[in-house]
Amino acid sequence: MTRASSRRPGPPTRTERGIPEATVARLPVYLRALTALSDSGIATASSEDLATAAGVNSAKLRKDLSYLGSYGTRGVGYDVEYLRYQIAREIGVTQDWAVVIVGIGNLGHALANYSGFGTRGFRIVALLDADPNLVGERIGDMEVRDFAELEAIVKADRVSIGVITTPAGPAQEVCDRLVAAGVTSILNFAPVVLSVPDGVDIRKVDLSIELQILAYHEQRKSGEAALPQVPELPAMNGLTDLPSVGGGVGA
Amino acid sequence: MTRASSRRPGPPTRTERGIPEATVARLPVYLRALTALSDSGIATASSEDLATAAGVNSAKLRKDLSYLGSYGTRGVGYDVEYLRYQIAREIGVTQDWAVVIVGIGNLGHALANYSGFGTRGFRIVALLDADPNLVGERIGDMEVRDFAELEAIVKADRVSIGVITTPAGPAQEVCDRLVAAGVTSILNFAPVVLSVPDGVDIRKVDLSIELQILAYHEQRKSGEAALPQVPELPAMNGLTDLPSVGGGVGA
DNA sequence: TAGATTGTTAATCGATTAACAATC
DNA sequence: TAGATTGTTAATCGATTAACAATC
Repeated sequence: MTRASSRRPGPPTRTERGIPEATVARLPVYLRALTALSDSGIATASSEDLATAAGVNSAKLRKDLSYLGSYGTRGVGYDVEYLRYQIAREIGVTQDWAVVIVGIGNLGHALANYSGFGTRGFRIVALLDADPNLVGERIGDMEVRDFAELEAIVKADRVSIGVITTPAGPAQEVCDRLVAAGVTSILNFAPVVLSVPDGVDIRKVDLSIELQILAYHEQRKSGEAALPQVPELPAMNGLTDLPSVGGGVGA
Repeated sequence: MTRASSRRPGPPTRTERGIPEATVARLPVYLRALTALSDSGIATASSEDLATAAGVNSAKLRKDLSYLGSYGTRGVGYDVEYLRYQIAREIGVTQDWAVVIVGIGNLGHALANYSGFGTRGFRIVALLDADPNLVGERIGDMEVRDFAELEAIVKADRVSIGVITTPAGPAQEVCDRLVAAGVTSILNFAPVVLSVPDGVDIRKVDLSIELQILAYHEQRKSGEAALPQVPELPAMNGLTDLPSVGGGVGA
C-alpha cells in the first residue's frame, strides 16, 4: 500500500525491492550446482535439472530465479554459464571480499587451511590472535598476527567480513572491536549470542546446536512408528549379511 | 480437519502433535541461555530476561515454550533449573548420543578436539578415515580408525549420529555407508547436497554459503542509502584517527 | 504447428508478533 | 487487593507449492 503509491505503473521492475531472505540463502546453493554442471560440460539445464542438483523442487527454484530476472528461455531451459554469472553477480562474488579470522585455535586453523575458502569471492587477509605464543606461527602461506593490529589491517585491506573462532568468553569483545574497526559482516562460530548495532550483519554457525536439533528428531524416531520403511525390520543383532532390500516395497 | 476428528474433545494435550521446526531450532539456544543464567547463580527469570539472553523477543520465546507445556508461573517467571531440565529432556540431551566423525582432515581434527562437543549430550565414539596414513594417529585420547570398521562400530556402540567432514568427492559414498550401517542422523560439512532415504535426517553446515549470504548483504550496503548510522561519514581515505563516534546520534 | 519449459498467479501453509485475559 | 507476568488468541507476514498461461 504505502509501497504501491511510490511505484510507477507498468510491468514490475525486477529486483526493485530486495530478494526474500529465504531465496538469498539458496542462491549460493544454485551457484554451486551450476558450477558443478558447468564442470561436467553441460551447457543447458532445465529448472528440473537444476532443482535436482540443488536439492529443491523446481517450482521453488523458478520462483527464486524470478526475483533476479528472466534468465531462462521458455521451452529450452537455462544457459548454465550465463545463469551462473548472473547469480554470482547478484550474490556479489564476482568481486573479492577481504576477510579476517580472529581466534586461531583448532577451528581457526582449519578454516585458515580451507583451500580457496570454498568458492572464489573471498580472500583471507589476516589470521589474528591475542595469544603471544601463537603470533608469528605460519599457517600455509600466512602468518598469525597480533589482534592489536586489527584496526590497521581493516583499514589497509578494506576488510568488511570478520570470522570469529574464539572461545565464547572473549567473543563479544572481539566482535565489538571488529565493528569499531569498520567490519560490517560477521560470521560467528563462538557459542554465544553476539549483539551488534544496526547495519552490521551477523550469522552464526553452531555445531552443538545442529547436533541438538538432530538429537531432538532422533529421540522421536526410536520412540514410535517412525522406524525405517522396510517391512520386516532385522533385529539389529547377529545379522551381518542382510539380503538386499528395496524390491517390491511400496510402488 | 482429518486430524480434528481423531482428537478427543477437551483441553489440548501439549506436545500431542510435534513442535514446529522453527521452535525446535531455538530450543538449544534457550537451553544455552538457561545454563548461562544458572551458572551466574540466577534462580528465576522472566520471559523478558530469557528472551534477552537468547537474542529473541519475549513473545516468540513464550510461544515457543508453550509448545512444551506450562513450565512458568504467572506473575513470577520461570525457575531456571526446572525449565533447563525440561528443555534438555524435550531435546533429548539428558541421555548421551553416540557420534562418529568421518574424515579427519583439518576440520575433522578441529571437531575431534572440540571439548565436550560443545554441550553434554553427545559422545564421540570414533574418528574414522580411509587414509592409511591417518589411521592410528592419536588425537586427544582417541585414535583414528579405519573407515572399514564403520559397521562394527555403529553396531557395537549404537551410533545414531554421523558427522561428515570429508571433501565433497567421497561425501555421498560415506553418507550411503553411514545410512546402510544404521546411522539415522547426519551432520554434513562437505560442500555437496547429499541424498538420503526417508527416515534419515540430515543437516548441513556450509562455511562458503554463510560467507556468500553475508556478501550479498554487504554488496547492498556499499551501494545506496544503507550506510552506517553516523551522520557525517568519513571518506575512508587518509583518516587514521577518527574522533570517537556515537555521541548524540539518534535518540 | 506441437511439444517443452519458463515465469507468474493464487492458494496454502507455517512463523512471527502484538495484545490481553488468566492467574500467580 | 494490586502488580507482574504467563499462556493463548488472533492478526499479520513471509515462504512454499501447484497449476497454468505465455512463449520459445
